[in-house]
Amino acid sequence: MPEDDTRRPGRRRDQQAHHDIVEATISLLREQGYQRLSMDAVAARAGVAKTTIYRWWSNKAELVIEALDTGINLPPPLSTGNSRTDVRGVVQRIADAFGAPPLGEVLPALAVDLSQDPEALERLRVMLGPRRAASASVLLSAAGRGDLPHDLDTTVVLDMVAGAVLYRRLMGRQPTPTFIDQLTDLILESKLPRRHDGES
Amino acid sequence: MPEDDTRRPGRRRDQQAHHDIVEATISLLREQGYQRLSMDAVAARAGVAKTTIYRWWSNKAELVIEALDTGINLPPPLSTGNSRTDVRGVVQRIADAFGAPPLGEVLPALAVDLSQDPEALERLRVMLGPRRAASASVLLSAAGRGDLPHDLDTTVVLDMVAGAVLYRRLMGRQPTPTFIDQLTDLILESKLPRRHDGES
Amino acid sequence: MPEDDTRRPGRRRDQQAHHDIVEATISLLREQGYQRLSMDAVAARAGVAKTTIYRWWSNKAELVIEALDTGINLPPPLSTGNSRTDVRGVVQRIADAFGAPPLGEVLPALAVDLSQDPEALERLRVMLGPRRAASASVLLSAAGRGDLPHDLDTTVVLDMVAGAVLYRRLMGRQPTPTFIDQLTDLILESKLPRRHDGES
Amino acid sequence: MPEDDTRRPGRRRDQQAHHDIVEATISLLREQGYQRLSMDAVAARAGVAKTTIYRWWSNKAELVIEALDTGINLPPPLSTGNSRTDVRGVVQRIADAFGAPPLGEVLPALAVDLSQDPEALERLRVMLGPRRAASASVLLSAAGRGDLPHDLDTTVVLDMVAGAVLYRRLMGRQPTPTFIDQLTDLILESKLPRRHDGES
DNA sequence: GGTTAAGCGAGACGGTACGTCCGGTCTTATT
DNA sequence: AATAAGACCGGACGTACCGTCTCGCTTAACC
Repeated sequence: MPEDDTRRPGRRRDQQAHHDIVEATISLLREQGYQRLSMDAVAARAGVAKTTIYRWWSNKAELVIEALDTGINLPPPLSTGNSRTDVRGVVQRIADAFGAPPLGEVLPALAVDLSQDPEALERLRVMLGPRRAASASVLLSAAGRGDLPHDLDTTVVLDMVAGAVLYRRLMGRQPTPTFIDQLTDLILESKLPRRHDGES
Repeated sequence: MPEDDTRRPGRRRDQQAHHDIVEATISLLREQGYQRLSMDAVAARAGVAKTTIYRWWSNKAELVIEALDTGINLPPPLSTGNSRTDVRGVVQRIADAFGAPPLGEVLPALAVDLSQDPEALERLRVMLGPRRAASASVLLSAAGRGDLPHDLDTTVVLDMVAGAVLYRRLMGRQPTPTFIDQLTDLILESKLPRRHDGES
Repeated sequence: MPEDDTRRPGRRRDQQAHHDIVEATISLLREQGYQRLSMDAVAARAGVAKTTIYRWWSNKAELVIEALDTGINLPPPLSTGNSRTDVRGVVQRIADAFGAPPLGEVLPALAVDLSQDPEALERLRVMLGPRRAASASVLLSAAGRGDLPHDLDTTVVLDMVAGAVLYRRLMGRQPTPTFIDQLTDLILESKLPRRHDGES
Repeated sequence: MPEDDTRRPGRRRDQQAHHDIVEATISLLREQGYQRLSMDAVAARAGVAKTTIYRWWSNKAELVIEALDTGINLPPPLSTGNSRTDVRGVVQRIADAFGAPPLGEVLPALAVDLSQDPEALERLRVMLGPRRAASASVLLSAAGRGDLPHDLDTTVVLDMVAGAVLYRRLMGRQPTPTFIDQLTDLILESKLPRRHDGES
């Protein structure tokens, strides 16, 4: 059900240019992060005029949201039936996403840039939605098996995991395997984290 | 014990100017947030030359770190002996700090700005240290009473709480009382969060 | 013969802005001289962004060279056929140019600013060229009538007159009518200057 | 006769520091010219506090005037009795002074800097006075021998020579031997300059 | 021999201008 | 109508110098 098939005169949107812009944005985000990404650089790398970018995206943040949507290639979380494996997979997946260069650096910068723009923030949430839903469904499967509360509030759990990982990252620390284990234990067995020797 | 009583020749640092700069920074942070804060505006409000600011702080981020250190006036967390009250107080205190205008907006923006500068990030962590230590000690008191594991890893718990609150804030949502309850329950009774009607 | 009719895409240079910038520069030069002229003031008066100025002129000196070129409105020297009248006119014209506020103050300051930049100095000389040529041709006409040597080196004569006027001006003295007479006599009748009572 | 021998208590002026400041100024003027000369650099090279400089000289220009006074080591013009030799010597001396790095660059820049300060300009003229007087006396000797007008206005002649040399220098051209000959001929034999092949 | 006043080194400070960077808008010719 | 090219506005950045100021120390005349 195409949302608009009224054919108007004029040149159609250049799909190649659109694709090149997004790809240029993704690669520049990886290389330089959000803040150092300049619209001129995107245009130059994409071989496109800046006007073209602003015709389709209202500003840098909107462009980056779409670039992230395209560029995040998280493998879907597995639901093997083994709750421990599955939950740990979910936590690991979040840590991978928020702990590594593309998202881990870009998402906070982007959110900060958007802090005065509720509508754009909403679009960002919508963009992230499906990935969260995939994680949530794995948790709910484990709940269905009785390994987690049947009415688990997945929103809070996911916020907690994502927040913890992101906070460490913001503060310049990487999420360690131990950290991932601790969060997994907390969710799965309600075991609060204990001190580990040799942890910084 | 004065840290430095070697009197060097030369005019002393103007304490009034120093104080005015920090105060101007604090008030402008409250009014406009980190990103819109300009060094020119700080200089103008403090009645000080811009060069004076740059003599003591190498850039905006360094200035803001000190301003936050001065401007954060969190009441110390109470240790009443009632573990539930105390833990909830700690969570509430973190939520207040990271959920309200000064810190909640400034800290992420600041951390983002500093993401390429490990030394400055370290200074930021050092600045936050004492406040974290106060919260940690309340948790350890509860542990001493047997209400929490005796070898609790407070670092992870605090990162988790701070991260969860901050993540919600970054995504444009305020930490609700329910959310605070959920985190408290998780810490104190290892009760994973359940769904609540009417929550978004 | 249009110098460039290769029509390239892109917005054309804003002639109005260009004109306004030069006019603002001229008026500010008259009011405040070269040294006190600030690029911010030019931008403000022209109603233009500072970046627009720097896009077309690499620095203050380049802008001023063009402003002078536009702003110097010397009447062309007359060639009446009376050599005395004509030569005196040339000397007077040089004295007017270098003795009065716009050029007299700006040219030395400009040249001083450019002393390390041979290319810019060359542009300055090129800019002044046509006016010198007009003066030279009057001298050559007088030479054609036999009132000056047929192979007169006008370059040296003009440098001498301009230099003498400018030097007095630099040292804070105005070129007097007597001074102009003396230079005229020197050129025309090879009469070296004699002392005049009442001269300072 | 000392102008003030009322001995008051207090430390006397440090002659060593005074000397070092002037020497530092001279050497920095040679290396970098007037405009790039910074008071901080003078203080650093002289091993002196900036305060000390400003105690004795009210600003950069005043300091430079004194430095020039000390640093200009023109050999006095010779009066051999041969008028041609003597006059050419005077012209050459002026060309040497105003054509070479120290004065040639500094004097115009200094004069430009002082253009709004008649009193300082007067001090500059006074400083230059003795050197001009020496040149004038050579010219007057030639006049005494009947080789120049007996009531020659040396002021105008010297202004003319100095101006011509300085103007060329300002415009980026060096005074050539030919140029010096031409000026000498003009003064001595009232021969206006002729064109020379190969001159630019 | 202590008092007093000036010189001095060190360096912080106010102020002005500089030239640059980048986000986002606007204009023009081309496709 | 969409695009390439690129000029434009506006705001902030961090730097460089000038000349002033404030300290504490040093020096030397004076009582």
